[in-house]
Amino acid sequence: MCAAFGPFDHDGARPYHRRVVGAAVGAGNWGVMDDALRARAAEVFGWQLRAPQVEVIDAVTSGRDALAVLPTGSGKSAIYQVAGLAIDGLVVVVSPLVALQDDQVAGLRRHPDAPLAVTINAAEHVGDRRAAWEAIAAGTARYAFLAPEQLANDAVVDRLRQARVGLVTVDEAHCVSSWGEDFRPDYLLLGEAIERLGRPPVLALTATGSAPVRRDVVERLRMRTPLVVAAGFDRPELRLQVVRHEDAETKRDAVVEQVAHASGAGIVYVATHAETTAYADVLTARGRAARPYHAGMPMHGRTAVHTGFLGGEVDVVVATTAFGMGIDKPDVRWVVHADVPESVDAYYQEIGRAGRDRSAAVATLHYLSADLGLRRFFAAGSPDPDTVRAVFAAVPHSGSTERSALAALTGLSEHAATRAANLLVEASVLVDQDVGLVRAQGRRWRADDAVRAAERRADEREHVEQSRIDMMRRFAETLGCRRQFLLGYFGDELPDPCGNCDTCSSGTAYAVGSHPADGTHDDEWPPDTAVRHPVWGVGNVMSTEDDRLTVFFPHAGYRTLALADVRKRHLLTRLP
DNA sequence: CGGTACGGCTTTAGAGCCGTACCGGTGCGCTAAT
Repeated sequence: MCAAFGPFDHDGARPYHRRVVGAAVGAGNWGVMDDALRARAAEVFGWQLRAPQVEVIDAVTSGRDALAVLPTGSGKSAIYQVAGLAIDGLVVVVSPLVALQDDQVAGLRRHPDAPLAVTINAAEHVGDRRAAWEAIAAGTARYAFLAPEQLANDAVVDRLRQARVGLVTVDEAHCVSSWGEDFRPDYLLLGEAIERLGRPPVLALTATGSAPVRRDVVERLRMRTPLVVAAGFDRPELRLQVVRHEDAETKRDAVVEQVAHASGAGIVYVATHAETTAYADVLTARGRAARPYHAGMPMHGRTAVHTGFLGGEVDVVVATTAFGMGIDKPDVRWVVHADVPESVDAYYQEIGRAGRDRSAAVATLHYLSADLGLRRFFAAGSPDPDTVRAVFAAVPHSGSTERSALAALTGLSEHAATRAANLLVEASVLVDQDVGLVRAQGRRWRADDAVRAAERRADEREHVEQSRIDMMRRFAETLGCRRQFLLGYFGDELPDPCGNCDTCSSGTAYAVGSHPADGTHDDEWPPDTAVRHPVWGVGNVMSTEDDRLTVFFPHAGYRTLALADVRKRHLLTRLP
């Protein structure tokens, strides 16, 4: 699973763009990892570590925070596992799924000399849980895996703090950004929980991260001048194609035809539960071993599909986004999107499940612009004003209210109460303190104003979400090179059209041109440049395309500006 | 936002059209009933 090899074995054969953002550790510092630790890593795990891993391990073992955006299979797990050999104290690993926690522990236990790893979650038997806590208290356990929800529990935080935490690792850290807002609000409380653990160094790991996602992760985890390493976004072996459709029926037919004839195993991504069964039935009738997969299925059914896919008895999984993390099958030959995903980040993650063995694979998006409607619907949905009002009222003018007491005080569900509280905190109406939630200083909030401020914040967030969906639309509709678009989105530049996508094959990518190759790249505004706009505030340049500049504004989302306008009207001010 | 199911309508008895209501993704932890 967590092999420390992968893409970095092929440095010579494959140019990957390595970028270090923020206060950089220079290339000269690569490989300074303590010889003794290097030897221990080889002895315990049998790994030869690669440059990006070593750089990140160096940072966290010397007490610095780090965010590593590294491709799947590049040994992200090895980073905290090896760091754990050198760190004095417990390594807490926050992981979004219990299944992933179990996988990680099983992986560690395969190395007889590796330190003890335990999990803390509600799925465990009482006896195992007690044993895990005893091992933590006695200092015999080195790695403790848990979900963010566990850290919302004061008792858990206290017991971990008493055991002395030497490193907090947040695995699949993009979840902080994509799930924290409304789906799993406890992700937003991680930053505070880490402080209550005694503020050990923080290591965030993910395989996907556009600049806005990275910034979000750093901010929400309250990381301090972290080392940010982002490497290897390009997947040249993956052919990218988009097929546009005018109506749902022809789209469905095209998906079925393609999958019926596709060679090798693959994944069809759809938007709803109903579609998973509908496509799986048709594809089964067409002779494929196809199975549906979604979160509404009983767990044993999900497990059967997953293991059948890994084992080869199932060669097509028709799934919602539930089928994703933890799917470690090297020879997935194709990923077909029957519905457009919610963001380019999600899309890139999903197609990244194809071709992990580095052999040729195909990613096809069947695009119907009407499908964006469902994504817009999911992106909407501010909390009900009465809910926000109730939570606001539960926090007195002077004094404080524990978050854990909110649900009981308001009669709301834990989930709804936490969500509303998070929104009020983001709107600077409430503040998290050690004693609990308090009202922000410097202003006497009236309930109406508080609700309105929360609504404004929710609207802002919705705009950002809508603009991310719009970026997905632009990817689907571009005539330019798909790969240049994708890499540009992640802040990487590909100088020439890739030659391995539909627009390159049809020639439009060369006709349209983009990026530096045709001289339209504006050296004045390279990617990542921090800027200020009079209306949209502070942002970062994402990419330049033809005569337009795309900038991400945390409060307004992705915006496209005409370069001529920017020059003539001095629309953007460069920030240091 | 847009697709689908369904009830009601009719140049009236079988089928097709229209408008309206409803629904849609991701997982943790906990509790109650079996």
